[in-house]
Amino acid sequence: MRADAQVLKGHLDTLLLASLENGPRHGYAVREALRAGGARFDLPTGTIYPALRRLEAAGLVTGTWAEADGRRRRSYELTAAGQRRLAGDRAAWRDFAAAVTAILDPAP
Amino acid sequence: MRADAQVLKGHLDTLLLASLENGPRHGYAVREALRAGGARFDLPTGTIYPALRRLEAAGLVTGTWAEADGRRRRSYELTAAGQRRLAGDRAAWRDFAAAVTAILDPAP
DNA sequence: GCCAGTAAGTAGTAATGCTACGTATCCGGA
DNA sequence: TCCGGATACGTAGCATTACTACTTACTGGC
Repeated sequence: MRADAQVLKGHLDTLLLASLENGPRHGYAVREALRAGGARFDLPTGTIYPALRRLEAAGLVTGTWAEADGRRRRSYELTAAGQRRLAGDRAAWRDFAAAVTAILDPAP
Repeated sequence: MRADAQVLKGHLDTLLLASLENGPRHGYAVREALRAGGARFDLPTGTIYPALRRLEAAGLVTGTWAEADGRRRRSYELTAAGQRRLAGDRAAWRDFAAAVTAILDPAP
């Protein structure tokens, strides 16, 4: 999926939180996870790193520095607030998607 | 649906084009159409009117003034370009929705 | 030595929906 | 008769946020 236009607006945070749901990941790994899988969101690093920092500032994730092969990584983990947010976002997404689909493909 | 945050970003144009698909409508009617129906997008007029003008400037719709009951209305109609755009947006939405859902509700 | 891959970031920009107004007409109720 | 609500259109300014383009740094293969 091309990161075409700003269709992602408001949904990026949800995607990031979801990628952190099954345990901590560092930014690059989150990016790879979104790039692979059925989704194929090819997001530039200039999108993903600031977004993770934003989530951290909002208290939804916590980041910790780690060293591996002389390479520093910042590993992010969901906080309790992040998990609650993700649950809410998930429900909101379902509503939103259903609403848009209702307008785009109206039931006869 | 509350117009909460900017979840709508990048999708508003698509919704507007879709509401104009079954014949011309004026701004207020488009707003009512989105407010009713299964969707319930409650959009402020400060969102809808500028957006319609933007679509007009982009050549996706054409607007014409009309008079009814001493009330002036600007009726918008899809152009050929608008119809093409709507078709593309519709496909893009399906892809996008499927991609987000794949991340949020991963198949086991 | 150089390039690709891994890893993290920043500065600045552009797009765009929202808030808060302002204008005007028509109609029903107090 | 006056007022509020519905109808109808709009603008100015703001805030959010993803993207572009760039920088830094280490490792391994050609």
